[in-house]
Order: sequence, then structure tokens, then C-alpha cells
Amino acid sequence: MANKHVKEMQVLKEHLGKHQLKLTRQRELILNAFLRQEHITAEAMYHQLAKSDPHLGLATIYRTLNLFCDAGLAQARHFGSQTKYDNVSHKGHHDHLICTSCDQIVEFENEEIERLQEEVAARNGFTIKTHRLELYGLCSRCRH
Amino acid sequence: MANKHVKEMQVLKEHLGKHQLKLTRQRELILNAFLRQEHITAEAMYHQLAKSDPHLGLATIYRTLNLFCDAGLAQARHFGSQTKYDNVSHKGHHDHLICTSCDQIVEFENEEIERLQEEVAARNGFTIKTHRLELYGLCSRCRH
DNA sequence: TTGAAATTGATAAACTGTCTCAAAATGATA
DNA sequence: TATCATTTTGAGACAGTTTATCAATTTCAA
Repeated sequence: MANKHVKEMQVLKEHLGKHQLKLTRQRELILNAFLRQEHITAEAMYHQLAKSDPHLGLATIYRTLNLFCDAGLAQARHFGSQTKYDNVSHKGHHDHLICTSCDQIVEFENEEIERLQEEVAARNGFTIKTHRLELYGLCSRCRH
Repeated sequence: MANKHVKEMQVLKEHLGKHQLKLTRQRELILNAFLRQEHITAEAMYHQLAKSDPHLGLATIYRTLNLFCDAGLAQARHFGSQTKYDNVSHKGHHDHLICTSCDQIVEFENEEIERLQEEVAARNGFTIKTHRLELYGLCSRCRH
């Protein structure tokens, strides 16, 4: 299981190398747990890992998830009072439809939008690495 | 100045009437200040209003901005660790191109993307109120 | 193997936003 | 306009989430 996510581990190692950071047991452990999720909060991951590693600190989870964001493996999304960490590599990139009333989240992908984004970027001399698109509104149930 | 935003004040009064709420000096004051912004945090509004009204409580700002959300005048968006209250009556929405190297921000608008967003939302039964689109990458200068 | 540098775990602290409650303000009614 | 039930306010306490602190431990280059 530990060598299942070779590519992502490689990305992490490269990031660590570039920034004089070190590979630790915790970082490996958290990476593997994280890559099994689509998105998760630090708190949820803390409780999940507490079963196998009761002494893993919450602060370490936060630090490590933020590290993953720096390395481009995760993306933080602030919603309500919590932060969700999205697994960027797990699937293709997905954007979000968010109901501001019931907090329901629908994920979607739209090639045409992505293409237009590239176009806009190119027109401004930018090369896109990642993006974030969130549509806020009311789902069909809450509109009534 | 106080009678500049007649339409929005009317919306507020209707909401208050419907819910057995009262029109107060603070609610008028905060509404007028809010409508001058495109989006603002409760904290920022607190400091801004403190100059003219040193005894306006932060809790009152929060309560009132949330009231505006209920009335449909504002919309809360979680941004970073803070909540920004968007002025819904402002329409000129702009998106952002952000250089991850030099932090330069370029604003843009793209009608076609907006149209596709509506399409995606409709397909999922959503009615969009606002959205956020951020493209992260390297600007032409930083790419070299 | 050694040792400088980074990391960890535990917890304190910071931050944002909500709750509490006595005092004040509102507005419907007389 | 005076009355008064109801709502609102201000100030601070409080709660939930995330970051900072720091001594002890771990990593990894030499």
C-alpha cells in the first residue's frame, strides 16, 4: 500500500528536495492516507489516523496538508468554518457547484470552460498551473 | 447619502416587515456603508465604521450582514480564513489571473465562460448567484 | 557515526464568528 | 404622545478552527 502512489511520492520528494525539507514517517503516512480521499478536513484525517497512530498530532496533520498544497498535491478550499483539502491528483481536476443554503457540493468538469481559461491565460501571457472555479447559488431543493 | 440607496432600503424594509424585525439606526447605517462596497469583511466594516460610530459592536455588524444575506442584499463567501460579504447589487464581476511567482494579479472578464457556467449550473438544477474563478500560473516575465 | 538542521507532539495562543444578557430602542396601540 | 411588549444592541464570554511555541526527537549529508 505504501508504494501505491509512486508518482505523487515522487512529486513530494522533489518538493522536499527543493526546499531543504525532510521526508519523515509522518509525511509518508499522511500522504498515503490523503491520496485515498477525494477531499478531507484535517480534523477528519486526524480521527481517521488516530486509530493506527494514536500519537500523530493534529498540528502535524495541518502542517503536512499545507505542505501538500505547496507541493501541488492538494488544494485547500475554505468552506463554512472549515478547510477542506482536495486531492488534486486523484482524479482529473474538478470544479464545484456549491449550494449556499444547504452546503451541498456538486463536482463537475467542463472541457470547454477549461479551454477558454487557457485562451484567456494565453492572451495575457500566462501559463496556467492550476485553477479554482466555484459557482455559488441555490440547488433545486433550496430554491423552493 | 442616507437616502441614496432607496431600492435596497426598500428590500430591507420588506424583509424586516415579513419577519417581525425592526428598522434601527444601526441597520440603516450599516446598509449604507455596505452598499458602497463591492465586498467587505465584517472586521473591515467594523474598523471603518468605528471612526464615526465608536460604539458600534462587532457582533452587531455580523448580525446585520447576516441579516442582509437573508434579505438577499448580500452574499457571504468564505475566502481564506475570513468571510467576505458580497454586495449583490454590484454586477461587474471580474475573475483573476494570479502569478504564483510574483503575485501579480490580472483581472479579466469572459462572457463565454460565464455563459458556460450558467449552463453547467442549470444542468445540475442550480441557480447561480455568484462565482469565483481564479487561474494560477506564471506570467510571461516569471516564466523565464 | 555524527551533528546541524528540520520535524514532531502537546498544548498554548490567535482568530473568526456566535451566544448571552442586561439595558436601550422600536413601533404598534391606545 | 405615552405606554409597553418585543426586538435590538453592546460588551464580553465563549466555541470551533488553525497556527505558534518549544523541548525532545528524527532525518540526512558529510
